Amino acid sequence: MKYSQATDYALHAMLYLVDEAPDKPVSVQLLAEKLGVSQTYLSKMLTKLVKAGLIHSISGANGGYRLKRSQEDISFLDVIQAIEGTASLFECSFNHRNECLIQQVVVEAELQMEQFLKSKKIADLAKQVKG
Amino acid sequence: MKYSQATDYALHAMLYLVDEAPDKPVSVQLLAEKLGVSQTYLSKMLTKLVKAGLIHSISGANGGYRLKRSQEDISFLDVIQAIEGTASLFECSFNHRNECLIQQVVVEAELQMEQFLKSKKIADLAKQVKG
DNA sequence: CGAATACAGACTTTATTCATCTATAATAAC
DNA sequence: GTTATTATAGATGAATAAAGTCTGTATTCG
Repeated sequence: MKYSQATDYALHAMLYLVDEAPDKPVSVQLLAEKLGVSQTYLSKMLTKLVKAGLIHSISGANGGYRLKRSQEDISFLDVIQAIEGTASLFECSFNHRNECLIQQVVVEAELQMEQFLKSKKIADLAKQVKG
Repeated sequence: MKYSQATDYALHAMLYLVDEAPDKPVSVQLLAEKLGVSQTYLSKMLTKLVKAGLIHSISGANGGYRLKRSQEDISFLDVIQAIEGTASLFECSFNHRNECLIQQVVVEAELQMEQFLKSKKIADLAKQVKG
């Protein structure tokens, strides 16, 4: 089990936006260059981030991607779930009478992780980079 | 990102062993029947559990799988890592100067989950089933 | 208009998961 | 010691998902 590389790209792209370009839009071209990733592939992730409401896109010349106002509140969990989806990482495939006790434990464990990822904001890291 | 079905099978197999047959060995055939899974596939997972030191295997007639002595101490994490491996679920693919701050956060989050899974023992569930 | 940008969908390639089959090794029962 | 019963190992195949490319369309600035 592993997070997809897409999540890795998305997190780094977000950190770049928060860190170096919080106001003016950045094109996929530039972002892809900075990260050393292909434009077309990166754009898929950015589109997901737009749909998740984390960033804003501007079409046309001088367009690109810009953070939403609420930058300070964007958490790791927001970015990860935008890319990976929100489905539980464990799904019991058996037919128990009631709920599966095993699943309950694993899901609760997952919540521990999510709670932590929710408390960590991308902006915190940006500060750390600069400081 | 999802845990493999193999993990699901392994956890249920372990619960069965703890719950209904803590002393005498159970064959793959019976286990597979109980779980409604193919023998050959299930046996791969059981072999992994053996190599991880969680259960004991006995060849030959009337053989099968039996729990190790330390049954009370077998945690969810033990079983999951026996199947999924112990690699981190996030691996930054970029070349930073030092460590990747993003990776540090995600790995720390993962530790939160693992700590929880380590504290939950299979035997606790067995009690819950019976009680 | 024309260039620069994002967006969407089809498509390909590669990797992983899921599963089966076959053969080998170990051991208990007879 | 032979036979039946069990686990183990490895090769193989099918299905699914991840990673990445290509092409075309829509939007907007100059």
